[in-house]
Formats: sequence, structure tokens, C-alpha cells
Amino acid sequence: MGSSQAEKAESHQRIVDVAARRFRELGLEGISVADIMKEAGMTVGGFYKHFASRDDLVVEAIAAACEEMEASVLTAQPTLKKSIQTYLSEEHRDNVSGGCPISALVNDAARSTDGAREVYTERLEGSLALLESQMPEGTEGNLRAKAMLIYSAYVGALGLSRAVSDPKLSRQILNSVSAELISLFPARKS
Amino acid sequence: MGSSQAEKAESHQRIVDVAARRFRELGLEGISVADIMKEAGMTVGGFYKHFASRDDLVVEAIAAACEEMEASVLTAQPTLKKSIQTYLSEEHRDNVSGGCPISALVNDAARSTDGAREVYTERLEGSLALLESQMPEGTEGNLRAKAMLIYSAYVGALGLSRAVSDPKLSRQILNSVSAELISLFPARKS
DNA sequence: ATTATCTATAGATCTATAGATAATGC
DNA sequence: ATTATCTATAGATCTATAGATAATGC
Repeated sequence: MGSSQAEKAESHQRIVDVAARRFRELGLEGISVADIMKEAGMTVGGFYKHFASRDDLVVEAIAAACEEMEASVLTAQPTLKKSIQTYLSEEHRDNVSGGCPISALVNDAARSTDGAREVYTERLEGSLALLESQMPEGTEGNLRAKAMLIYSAYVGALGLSRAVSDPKLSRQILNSVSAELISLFPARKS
Repeated sequence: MGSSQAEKAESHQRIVDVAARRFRELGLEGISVADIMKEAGMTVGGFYKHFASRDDLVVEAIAAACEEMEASVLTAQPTLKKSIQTYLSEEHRDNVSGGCPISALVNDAARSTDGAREVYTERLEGSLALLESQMPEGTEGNLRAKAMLIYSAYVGALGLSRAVSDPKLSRQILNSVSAELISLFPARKS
């Protein structure tokens, strides 16, 4: 039973990883501590040696999910056009547990504790700054405002495409919003 | 104790109204049947004479919330500009329980049952058609695609403005997205 | 000796049902 | 007689804690 400090750190990481995935998929209240521990290969009793409360895990899991996503979904794209196409893809839509937590948890964050909302806010600021830096050269006007428009359209379109029961409408939302955004922010000044 | 059929219909309406408000505020799983009944002035035992299951109430409450919202938030606005300003206002942000359920429940709908997702989808189609019909005369291109962009920006910006813990950022999101949308869809052909 | 994890459980929920009660409405 | 609502509760959950166990690490 007893485990080393290194093993404890690995256990901690596994708990956070499971939570970061399942919270996006099922919501911040959608899975129990016991089930998270089971998926991480442990039992519920050990949880409170890692976190003071369930909410502490929520905060840490949101941070972990956002860090992972900033690297994969946003930063890795060379141009704004590529970023739009990646974010509003069917692959991203179908990968809730590995996708953008800002979109997957927007309603949950609004209903959550101050701690959760604060991490969420910090990470959103980071993503907005990233997006602002990706705007094509020669784009006129308020770049931060335009980044906010794009990210709002991202969050809304991805969320709607997941919520609707009609697969055709779901695709239309992704493709239409993607096409409109690309035409609004062309790669070069025309 | 015994009540007339007319009183039963009133009770039913009160249950749906409470649910329609509280679900938007707390999420589809955020309030118990017992608490909904208490707010509607009854006790939990009577609930199942009105609904076969909790999920049946969810479906009916989503429909009721969407009907109410289509009338107040969308249809009542004479121009697209007015519609944008109303939707992306601080008043709407601060009125979750009386505001747009498409935005307030987008994550919840994606995680919910088929029945709930189907009502949600129907009502979203209705709202998109409404928005399409509000596009200013002379707007070029695919009107449905543009309506999808606007509604995605609505849902995303309103959700984000509610999720963030920083009041200044919250206002910036609403005001920036509002201004960008208005400048993208001017009232007349220029 | 300390501690990471385990089993077990207390106490608080939640959905749904059973049976009692008191009106309605044929 | 029927039924809308009530009280009470069964059975399933959920967070958090208590105490046991078996390794680690001074």
C-alpha cells in the first residue's frame, strides 16, 4: 500500500488528468470524486491526501486543461486561417474531453466558485492575447476587440455544434462560421 | 388537499416556469425536483402526477424558456442593430434566469438526453430563421451563414461575459463583440 | 515514525414510489 | 369514484472522514 513521494506525484498527475478530461465531457459536477479516483486507478479514500476539497481539484483541472489546450489547439497553428479551421473542425467538436475547456466549461464556470472562475478568467485572457498576436498583418481597427469577436464565435459555434441533435445542422454551423470568419480576416490586406 | 383540473393546470404551469428559470441559472442538473416543487408552492410527492420523469420536465422547461425568449429578446427588436445591443447588454448578462436559454444551456444541452437536445435544436433553428429575416436589406452573401456567425458570437460572448470573474473584462467582451458585429452588418448598403 | 493508499461508513443529498387525505365532478 | 396533493420512505448516490495497512525514508 505505502508509496513513495515520486509515486504520489504520479498519482496526483493522474487524478488531475482524468478530471481535466471528464470535467470537459460531463461538466464540473458531472462525475464523482470516487469515479475519478477509480479511473485514475485508486479508491476514494486517498483523494483528500491530494486535495483539500473537490473544488480544489476543479481549479487545478481547469488550469491543466487550459494549459494543454493553449499548446495544441491555439499556439501550434501557424496562421489565423489554420487556427480557425482547426478550432471549428468536426474533429475538435467530437473531442470534447481533449478539446478547448473554455468552450466546454463556459456555462459551468459561470455557475462555479470564485476559485474556478478566476483560473478560467486568467486562461481566457491568455488565449485572447494569443489570438490577438495571430491577427494577419495589416488588419485594421481594434485588434483586441476582433480577437474577442473571433473567440466568442469559436466558443458559441463549437458549443452549438455539440448541442444540436441534427448532424447536418451541426456541420453547417462549423463550416458557415469558419468560412465567414476566414473571409472577414483575410491573410493579407486586399 | 384535493384540487380542480383548472388548479392542476395552474400548478403545472408554475412548475414549468420555476424550472425554466432555475435550469438556466443553475444548469439542468443544478436543482432538485423537491426544490423546484417547493418554489412552485408544493411538495415533492405531487410531481409525478404532472411528469413521468424529471427529464420530461427538462424537455418542457427548455421549450417554455425558448418560447418566452424568442418573443422578448429576439422578435421584439425592430432592427439587427437593436437586437445586437439588447442581446449583448449587461442587463441580459445579469438576467440569466430570464435570458436566452440557448446560451445559458449550451453545455448542458450537449450533455443531456435526446429529448432535450431535440427541443433545443428545434428552437435554435427558429432563432436562426428569425435572425436571418432581420439581416439588413442589401446584405450580400450567404444570409444563413451570417446568421450563424452572429448567433455563435451571441452565445459565446454572453457565456464568456458571465463566466469571467473580472467585471471589466466582462464588459469589454460584451461591448467589443457588440461593436464589431454592428460594424460588420451596417443598416444600409454603403 | 511517517504517510500513501485502502476499506468502511456517517450524514447529506437525490429520484421515484407508496399510501393517506381531502377536495372535485360524474 | 376519482384524483391532486401531502407525508414518509426506499434505494441509490455523493463528499468527506476515521481507522487499518503496508510501504518509504530519516
